[in-house]
Amino acid sequence: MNQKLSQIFRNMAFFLKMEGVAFKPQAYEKAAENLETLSEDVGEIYKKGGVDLLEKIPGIGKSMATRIVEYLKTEKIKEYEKLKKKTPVNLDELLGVEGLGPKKIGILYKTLGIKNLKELENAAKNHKIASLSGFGEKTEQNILQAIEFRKKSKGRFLLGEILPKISVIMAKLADLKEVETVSEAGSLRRRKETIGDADILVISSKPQAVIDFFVKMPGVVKIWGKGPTKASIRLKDGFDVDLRVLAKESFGSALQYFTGSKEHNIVLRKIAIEKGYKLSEYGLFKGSKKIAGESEKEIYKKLGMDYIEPELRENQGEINVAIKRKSPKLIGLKDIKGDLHLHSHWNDGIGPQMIEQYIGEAKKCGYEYIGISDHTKFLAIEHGLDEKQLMEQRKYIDKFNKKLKIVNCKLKILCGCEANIMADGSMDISDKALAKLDYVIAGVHSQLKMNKNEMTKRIIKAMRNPNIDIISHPFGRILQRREECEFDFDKILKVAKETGTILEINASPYRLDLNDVNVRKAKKAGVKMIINTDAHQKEQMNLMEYGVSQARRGWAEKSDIVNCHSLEKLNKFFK
DNA sequence: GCCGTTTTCGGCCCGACTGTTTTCAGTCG
Repeated sequence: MNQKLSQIFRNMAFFLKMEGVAFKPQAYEKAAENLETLSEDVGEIYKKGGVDLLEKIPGIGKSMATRIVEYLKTEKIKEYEKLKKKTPVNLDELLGVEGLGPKKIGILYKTLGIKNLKELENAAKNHKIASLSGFGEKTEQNILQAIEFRKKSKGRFLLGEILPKISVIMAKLADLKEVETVSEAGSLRRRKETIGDADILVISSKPQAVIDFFVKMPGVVKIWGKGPTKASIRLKDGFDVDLRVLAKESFGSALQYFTGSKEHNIVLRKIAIEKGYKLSEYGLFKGSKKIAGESEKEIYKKLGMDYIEPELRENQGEINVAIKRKSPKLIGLKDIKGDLHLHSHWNDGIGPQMIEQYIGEAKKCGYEYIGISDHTKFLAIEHGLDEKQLMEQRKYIDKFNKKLKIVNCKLKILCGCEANIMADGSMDISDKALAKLDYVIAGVHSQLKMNKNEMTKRIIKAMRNPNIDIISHPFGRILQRREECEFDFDKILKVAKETGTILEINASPYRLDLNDVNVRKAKKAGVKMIINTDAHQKEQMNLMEYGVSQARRGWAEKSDIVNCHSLEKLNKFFK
């Protein structure tokens, strides 16, 4: 219900902007935003405390509350229906076209009757747009290009695909003699799981030289814009990169500003105003005097709060917590002491070889332990092991550990597995075999489309198995390809807490499962988590940083993540 | 339309760039 209402309020904001109404649109946007992140359903809130309680929701006043009630009762909002009727355009489609906002969409409808993407494309192709007042030849071409891009891509890219490429560009920029500092910014720096476009920030006293280099880099297929301090390009891989160049004295304020999120910044600027300051990318000002700007830390300090880590800057309560000086002490990559989800392809005969490779990587990472967790027999196609093979592996690992001890290597290898949770919640391998392992991961790998109740029961049954310590990639999603499984997460959390079952944060950039929001829920519920890479080759052990980033976005601290602990302490978390 | 230990009325975050304009509106982040 919250999401539906939020969408309606957002659309109403657009319609009001279209008509040139002042300030109301922001009020609707604010309401939409607050509904979106509200943890309790508005229907429940209304049932509990009526209109009065609805008005307690931030951004919801008398008028909004009345509209919410109207929607709850009739599934319609008259005012919204009226606005839609007046301008019957497909907002979703048209707002997705880069360069079109409410005003232009309004004009296109009023003059040419354009309602959707298809009609827009036809009009642009037939050169009907260039002659409209406020439009021109360039706008028409940009519309066509934007439509083309929309068709080709859904507009967002995986963090795991973008980050390595941006790192290369950043290294190139850092090599320029005109460049003093390079930093990522935007959602990339906040480590969101998907990125719309990448933001790079450069400190230089010769911005033009940097901009010129940037737009001429190999791989640039389109220059969206280019000015003295900023430029925006498209790379041949299909994603956009924005570059901003600023002077050194504004580094902190610029980094803060360009890191966002927009919502976080809006609240921050309001706090600045309350204190009699003005905050912009050029600094924190009192009148015309700059009182902070060189570092982010001093800006947050002057605003009377803790420094806020980039991953937290989503206006999800982090500012209030920072003011109260109670910011979480987020985990970091260096806190990770081991990776317990590694596949060795044991039944191919290459197990020993792979385990040695994992050990090599683990040493580089400074780990204290690793855990081998091959699939079990249901997933024969994915090198699933049966009881006998599992016991062979157990013996091998025991022997290997002794060898490591002799050469005085502190690293310890744990022997586990990733058992398959069958449709009825039972395991695909005997409990007798599982009991002999150091730990057991269990995961759902089949019948992912089960209905909500059954799936909830299925996972709960697995968690109640005294041999199961960890549930791997709980939601089973593959980003941009496979939907999440449906189950009652609150119930799962309750049973996880009760049984001491650990939930995995799968670090693969294609999974990131649990995601940031669910990590935070698990933390709140007091459920322990583990960050694993699910590596199938040694290079993938480096993906740990993606898991850590999502854990940080979920406010996770060392105490929430079991593989931040020494082996001795880790063992206590296993059943 | 919302909000308030400066206010129940009068404010609402801020700036860059583009493309259209002859000084600025619209869009974006």
